[in-house]
Amino acid sequence: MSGSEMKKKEAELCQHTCDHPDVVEEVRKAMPGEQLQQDVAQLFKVLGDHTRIRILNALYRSELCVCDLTSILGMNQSAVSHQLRVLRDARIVRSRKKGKNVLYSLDDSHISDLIRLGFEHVQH
Amino acid sequence: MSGSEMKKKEAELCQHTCDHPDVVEEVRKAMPGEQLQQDVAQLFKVLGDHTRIRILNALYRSELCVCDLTSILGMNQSAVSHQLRVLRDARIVRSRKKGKNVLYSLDDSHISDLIRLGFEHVQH
DNA sequence: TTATCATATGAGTGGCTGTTCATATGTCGG
DNA sequence: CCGACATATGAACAGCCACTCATATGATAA
Repeated sequence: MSGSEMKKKEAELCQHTCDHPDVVEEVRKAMPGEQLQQDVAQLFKVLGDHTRIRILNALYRSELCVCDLTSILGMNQSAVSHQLRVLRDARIVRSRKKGKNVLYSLDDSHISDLIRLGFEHVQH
Repeated sequence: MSGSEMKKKEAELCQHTCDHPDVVEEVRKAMPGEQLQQDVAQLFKVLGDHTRIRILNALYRSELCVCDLTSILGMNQSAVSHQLRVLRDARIVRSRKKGKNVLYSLDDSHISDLIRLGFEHVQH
């Protein structure tokens, strides 16, 4: 309660709180939980990679095996597998075995919506 | 055209293309341009950070100055400024001066939609 | 079984990125 | 002018991450 502990931090509060201290308090209370925000950030982080976006764009059209993706992306099979693991861990794609191959597809339709919205935004 | 240049790469094409070589070709042609995909990945990458998500959640409720954000997030003013720069460069937030302060707000309503969709997805 | 193809994975590495620290710029009040 | 406050920015550093290489697992065919 004493003002001393406030002074430890350099300047966490601006003096006049921009003339609206109540708004700041409102915003603070309305903030989503930390875990939830962390999860959302994690989701966007997984989507925020060139290779993974290309993989998702390919899978958006058709279920594909790893070597198909390797061919379409023109990159290392190992690199593709590593990124597929990231996408699988994030529950963005799912896989099923078919003989020697493993077929990948989008796990959730919500993800397509997210990506589509992302493209719309970038294209103005 | 000669097959020699294909052989340089170890195994870019699986032998049977998973029994659907035509589909692979279709997908390849339907892929969005590289630059576009890079831009989308960049957009998601900017959204894919805990601190930046928290900033956007705060700005979603109200226009705020840097010290307000510093207070709400409970972190270094410098760190907040650095992240605001990232968001500004990505045209996700915009700023305007008011006296000594700089007020930040969301630049585009599409961004709110994207974030909302992200939260919906995470919350099942 | 052995050989080959398809995929997964661990280790190592270079590059990127978020934070801190120090400092610079800019604005207002006195 | 000066001091105090608000914000921006550059440098340095630590942690993370995507790729490569080598190798392991698994499945099919002969």
